[in-house]
Amino acid sequence: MSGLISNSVIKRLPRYYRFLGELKALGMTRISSRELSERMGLTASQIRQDLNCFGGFGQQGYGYNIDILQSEIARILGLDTPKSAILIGMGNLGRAVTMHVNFETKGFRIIGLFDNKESLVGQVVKNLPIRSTSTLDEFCRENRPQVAILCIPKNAAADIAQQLVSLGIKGFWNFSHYDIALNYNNVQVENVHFGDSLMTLSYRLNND
Amino acid sequence: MSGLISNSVIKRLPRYYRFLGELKALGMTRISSRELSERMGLTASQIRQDLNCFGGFGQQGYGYNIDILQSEIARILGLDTPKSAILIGMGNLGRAVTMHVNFETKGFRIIGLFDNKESLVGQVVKNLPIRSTSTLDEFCRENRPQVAILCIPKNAAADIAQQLVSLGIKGFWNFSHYDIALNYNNVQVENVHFGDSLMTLSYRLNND
DNA sequence: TAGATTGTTAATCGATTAACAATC
DNA sequence: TAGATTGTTAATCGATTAACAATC
Repeated sequence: MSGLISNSVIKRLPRYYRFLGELKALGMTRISSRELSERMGLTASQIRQDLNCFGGFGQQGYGYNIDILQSEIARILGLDTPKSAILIGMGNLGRAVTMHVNFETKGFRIIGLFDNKESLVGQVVKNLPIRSTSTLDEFCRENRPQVAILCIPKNAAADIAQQLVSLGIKGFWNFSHYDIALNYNNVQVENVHFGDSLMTLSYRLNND
Repeated sequence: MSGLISNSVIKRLPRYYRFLGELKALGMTRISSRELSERMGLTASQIRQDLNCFGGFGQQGYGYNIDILQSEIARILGLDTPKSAILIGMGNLGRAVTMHVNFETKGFRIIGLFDNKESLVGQVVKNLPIRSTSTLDEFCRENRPQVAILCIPKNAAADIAQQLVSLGIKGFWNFSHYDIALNYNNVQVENVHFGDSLMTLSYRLNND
């Protein structure tokens, strides 16, 4: 187990985690790979293969204990070891992300908000003051954030990414169209591209 | 060409479209699959295979005309045939999506905003009044929107999705955790799950 | 024409599914 | 013990990469 896990498997883990949470909320305590597969629209084989990348969490003749399996997946995902994050760009998008996303339950803790627009500096969002981007160096050297969330336009992203990488940032949650992964190795990047998602939907509406 | 296109190919199309736009902005007029592959971090083979799902857009010995290729991809994605959309749920997220996402350039046109919170009804966002969810039936029968954008909590999503499908909605841009695709066939669903994306990043930070 | 690069077929690689022995 | 269901190996399927003849 736990050699090199494929991307396909990794991307299914959060969904397993969510579904197990729902089953728990329903008061269920155990489930077989077959029943879980029917509820999630997968094959039982795939579920067993996926889970066995990380260990044998089930029991023959019984299935899986929902509570245990969910917390194992939480541990695998690292939800129990919070990573500190800063968010750059407090426009509509950055604001919505800050207020709407439940970081704590997903393994993150926001410790700083930044914007280069002086009129926003000092405003408080989710109990954190918006800081000037000019104080980014100082803040990072003092607080050592591990992750940066980029809610800035593409043209600003290249410079900021460069600066952040040199300040020790290890991962990006990237809402900009700047392709960080193409320009830096050794950092983890997770892109959220609204436009790509919409265009995909457009294609399917036209064709399926 | 154009038999059944795999999901992997479809999901790469928006990225091709974006990169070609950038090359155009750089003043370039032609590009080979090899050079494009280097810029995008793909193989030249894959690019040629992908494009040939839809037709022969290149020319031997020359490569691809950037302008023509981009507009072909735009046509394939359906960006030139705008689909009408309504957005349900004008909290932080719905507001940010409405204001931040450039729907027009992605093949969509927002024609209605809805929320069930009476205090929001009547407010104007992006030149559209927020309407009461109680007027959804009437609005849909009169305006026949094709797509719904769900920015509502999971517990509200099941009922609204049911209502919208029966009102003729053909596609969902789904920000909720309700699994529409699992419950309805014949509708297209594109999910945006912030939480899943964050957890994936958490995993990679812990392991890579 | 010679050089370049596509379109397309064949080979490889990886992911999913099926099957079944192990075992609770 | 008998029945159920896992963990795991083998078979299949699909996607990516390599190769090359066609052709601009």
